[in-house]
Amino acid sequence: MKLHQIPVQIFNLDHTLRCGQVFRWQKKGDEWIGVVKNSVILAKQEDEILTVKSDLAAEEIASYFRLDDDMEKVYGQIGKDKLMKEAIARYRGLRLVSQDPWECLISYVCSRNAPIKKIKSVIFNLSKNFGNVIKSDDHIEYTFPEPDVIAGTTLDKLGMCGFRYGKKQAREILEIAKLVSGNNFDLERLKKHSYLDAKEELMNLRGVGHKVADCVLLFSLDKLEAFPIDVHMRRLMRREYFQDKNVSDDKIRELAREYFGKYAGYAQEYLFYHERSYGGGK
DNA sequence: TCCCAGGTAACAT
DNA sequence: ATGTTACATGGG
Repeated sequence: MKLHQIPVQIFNLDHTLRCGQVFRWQKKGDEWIGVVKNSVILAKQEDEILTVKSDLAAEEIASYFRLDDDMEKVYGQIGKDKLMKEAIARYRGLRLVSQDPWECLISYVCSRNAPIKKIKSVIFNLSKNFGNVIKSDDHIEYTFPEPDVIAGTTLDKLGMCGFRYGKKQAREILEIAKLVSGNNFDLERLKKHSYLDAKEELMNLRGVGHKVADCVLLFSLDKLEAFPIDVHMRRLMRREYFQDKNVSDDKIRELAREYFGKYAGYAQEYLFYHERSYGGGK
């Protein structure tokens, strides 16, 4: 394990890992524990120093936390109104992270219409049942299972992970794993496609609709204009930008694209965290 | 008992 | 093209 001391500005580790974009990081004491690129990573922040213990190279860590994103520029673009300015002030330093596309895709397929607690447990079960054990110091973690491992298992074994929609969802995951492991669906290649083209390809997969596609594009394929709309975002957007009218998701996506532009995904993440923390009467 | 949860696909207008 | 419903389940 190497020790990295990385100077950071406009970066907040807690907001970044708590805002809802990742499911597997955990905070123990003042330290966060996660698994990135199949290795354990320990991270903590003190003011403008991010301390990371990991086998990863410094560039890989910087890339994962998107330290090259120009946050002043992002804030200039999305800080369009009072609500956005408040969210930015409150969560200043929240950054998107660059997740592994395969893990991200399966995680969000599992997420549908389920409470976050449930999603976390499903993903933990997948990792524990089908991933590899990795130890570092006194921590035991699991890698996220590779596509060929999922593709090679059975519906019944998959089903024991506790999916929200039982075997229906297990079938979708098995089908996607077979496509990916057989090189009939290349997730990495989608990074080179335009946002809309990549989204269309993702939505050809059974089990992937607008919301999951946008999450994968935003969280793992560098498409910062993606604006995932779930129940929370729908409620917030209707309330704040459509005078409580029950507008369609298409209308909301249209507004997001025109209003927030190429950093709509950052706007979404700040608003999502805000809504989950303070909105909806909670 | 009813409502809700980081939705999607199939079906009905 | 847009609106509605089954799916499946633990917690408030």
